[in-house]
Amino acid sequence: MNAVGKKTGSEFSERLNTGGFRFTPQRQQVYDVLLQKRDHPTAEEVFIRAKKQMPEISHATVYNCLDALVECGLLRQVQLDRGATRFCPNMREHCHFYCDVCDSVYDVDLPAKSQPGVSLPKGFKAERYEIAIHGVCPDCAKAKMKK
Amino acid sequence: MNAVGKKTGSEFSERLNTGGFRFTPQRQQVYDVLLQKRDHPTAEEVFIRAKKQMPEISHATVYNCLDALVECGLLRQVQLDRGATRFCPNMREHCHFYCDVCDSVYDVDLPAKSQPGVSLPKGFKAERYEIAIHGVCPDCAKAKMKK
DNA sequence: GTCAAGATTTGGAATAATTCTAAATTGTGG
DNA sequence: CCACAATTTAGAATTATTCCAAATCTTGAC
Ligand SMILES: [Mn+2]
Ligand SMILES: [Mn+2]
Ligand SMILES: [Zn+2]
Ligand SMILES: [Zn+2]
Repeated sequence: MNAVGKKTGSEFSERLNTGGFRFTPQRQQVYDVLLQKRDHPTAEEVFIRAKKQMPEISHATVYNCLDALVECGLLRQVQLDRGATRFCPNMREHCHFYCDVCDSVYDVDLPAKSQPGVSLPKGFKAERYEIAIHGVCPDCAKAKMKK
Repeated sequence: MNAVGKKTGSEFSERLNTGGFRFTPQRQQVYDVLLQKRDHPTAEEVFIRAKKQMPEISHATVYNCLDALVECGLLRQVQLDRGATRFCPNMREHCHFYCDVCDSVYDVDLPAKSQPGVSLPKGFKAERYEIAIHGVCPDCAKAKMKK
């Protein structure tokens, strides 16, 4: 993996295979859309962007591809508010800042040793943590001040 | 507030007032439903339960009430998966354990000094943190073992 | 290479979740 | 009592996601 987390074609293909999926142009296209603009788009947004390059791609396929890519560890799924699910190709450990004013989403790196020291009651098996920070982004904070 | 976080009628009413809302029987009913079974129900679930006591209550009212109660700090809204938003009357600092197998949700207390030491880039104003732990609950873990 | 089986895609229908709208009802203060 | 604003209501509308059956593609066996 290089600096921005982009994978070579063969790495991408391998990752799909080990997850039990085949390589398909649609899956590649959906993944490319996610890499091109890292603004945590919704499935609908991905569909719109993917159609520009691949006009025949269908809505259902975008959902299928997104699910497959999440399942094989190439994408993360992010739930932030009542709206649609968003997707993120950054697989480094990070959390999300969500601006409650403009709905934008930013990746926020977590300090090296971060796993929140939560102690779970006996019997619970934790698989992953999702941390979301709600607040106001710099642009909206500035806009608010002027008011 | 007593041990389980339940508020007296007048505390409830005051909280609404300071948020700029009136007391209404529907708001009380919705809040009571949340207190009665702390399983993080969805709006639809709240609607079904509220109707048992108040058969004329409408769908839209349940959404309105939930939003009002969230806005005045009597409920928390919780986003865990692609499904419907859930609601929680526990206003102590806590996070959520979500069982990916059976969709159940559990409150998990956070250690006293907990605020994840995330340093936000300049300009971002954090208002609240939401931590979700995805994994397998004790019941589902047991069921898995038997297999 | 041909063929069958399984995986994937497609368009559209179906369902689920939420929001909107306009009219009726309720509560408040004058 | 009256005017006014807040709230509720039923149902329509919209948004998000899932489901379905038919078409297409891929792969492995022969
Ligand atoms: Mn991200
Ligand atoms: Mn909770
Ligand atoms: Zn913003
Ligand atoms: Zn479970």
